[in-house]
Amino acid sequence: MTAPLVTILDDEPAIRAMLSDALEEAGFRTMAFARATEFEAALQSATPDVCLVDLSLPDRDGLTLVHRLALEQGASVIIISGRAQVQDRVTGLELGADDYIIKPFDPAEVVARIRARLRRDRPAQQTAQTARFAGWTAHFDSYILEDDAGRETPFSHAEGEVLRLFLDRPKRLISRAMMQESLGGAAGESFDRAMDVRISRLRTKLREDPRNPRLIKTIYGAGYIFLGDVHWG
Amino acid sequence: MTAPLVTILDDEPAIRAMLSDALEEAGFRTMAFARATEFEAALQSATPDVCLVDLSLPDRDGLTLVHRLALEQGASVIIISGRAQVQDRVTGLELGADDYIIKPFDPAEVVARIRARLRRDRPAQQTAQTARFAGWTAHFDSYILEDDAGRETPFSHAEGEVLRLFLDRPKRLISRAMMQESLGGAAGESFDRAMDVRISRLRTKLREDPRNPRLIKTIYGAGYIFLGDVHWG
DNA sequence: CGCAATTCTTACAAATTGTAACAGGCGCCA
DNA sequence: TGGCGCCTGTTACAATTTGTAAGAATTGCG
Repeated sequence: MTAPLVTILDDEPAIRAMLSDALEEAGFRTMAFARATEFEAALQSATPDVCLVDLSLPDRDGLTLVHRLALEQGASVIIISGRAQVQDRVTGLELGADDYIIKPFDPAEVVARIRARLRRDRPAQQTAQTARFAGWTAHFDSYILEDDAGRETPFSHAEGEVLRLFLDRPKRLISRAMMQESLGGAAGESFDRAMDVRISRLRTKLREDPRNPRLIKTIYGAGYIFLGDVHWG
Repeated sequence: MTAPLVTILDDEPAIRAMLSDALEEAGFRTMAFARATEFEAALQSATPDVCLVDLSLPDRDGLTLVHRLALEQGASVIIISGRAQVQDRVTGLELGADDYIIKPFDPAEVVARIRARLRRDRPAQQTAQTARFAGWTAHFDSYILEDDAGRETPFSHAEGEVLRLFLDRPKRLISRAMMQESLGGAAGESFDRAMDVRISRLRTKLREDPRNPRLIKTIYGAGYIFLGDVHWG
């Protein structure tokens, strides 16, 4: 599966450069244009997944372009504009834009908003569903735990919830209270006992030595801590 | 087609009132809640098209709720928050939100952004009648499933409904509630048993190994997930 | 070492899901 | 009209997952 293609249409070279860098850093393919005519010519041969469009273009009315893009191409359109009035945003969105970002902006937010768009269009590109750690690879979409030798062990939904919690916060203390909060158990119940069992079962699948757990360590009276370097992706 | 349902989750009565008014003015059906628990209870019987969620809730961590919503319900999630930092916005979007609006906001913009979401969701893939996935080709116009060798298996209307639902949302958890909503069965009936049977029959036609299904996986207590890359057209 | 609090594990019960078998309904055709 | 075949939902029972309870093991502290 090739990386999603994001086009950038902005007349300021500095903005184009900043966006290109940030987006390629984030793993997207990019094409940048300064003028609407160039951009439209490129559309003949390439099909972008997301189009970033600055409204203040020298050679064409940006809103019309957005309207055509949204209608004819199936791509998501994100407007980037210096015009901050609510009315500008509303008309931009009504004309078919999927999002509207105001200058000045932070590239990280642009990346996050692009990902949010893609998640809908292209679910395969979803937020990381695979994590590697300590000789294991966890596949959260297929609920499978794979060891270095390629041997697979399925894990259940409940076990996955716990595992994901740990993998999201490696090397940090996770209190029982936070776990209950995160895993949906209403506080005060006897749900905390169930939590123990979940962790016990997860430890078994990770082939932890009960006497000397290396990955999921118990902090008596406080909670748990997950040791091990986690690489998402 | 009934008006889209928008839920509002915010602990400030003034905000709830303002949003309800604006949204109903715009032609949406609305349901407003002050607490996450009430909201979650309502989800049992209704399936919103768009969920507006304030992050600063009294009784639950808003981000966790957003994550669960985006994952389990298919609804679009729009965060409304007083926290204006870029980092807040990025994590909110990464956790599955489709948009992030900062307080104070203009109701007109909220309406425009909701419309932008719905525009994408509704006419998803009306035109495409053929999908390829995992060595199969599904022809929805002729109700035929074709394998790589060209061998054909007919499938029924009911089976096609389920298959299309999966093919429209590959690699994402599909809750039983959403299925019932999509497939027209009113909630609470014994229809949920029928859905199991539909899926069972579909699995048989896809020649799934009952012990180890590779395409349609069951998530105990949560729903189903369809693995496999889908190409429409 | 003794004791209490906390956590782990095992066994069991409850809830959820899979699937085979059965029955009603509908269309088709002689 | 009656019979046949196909589709679909219902029921019943098996298999799986998950929570609960209870006793065993561990930890902290004097």
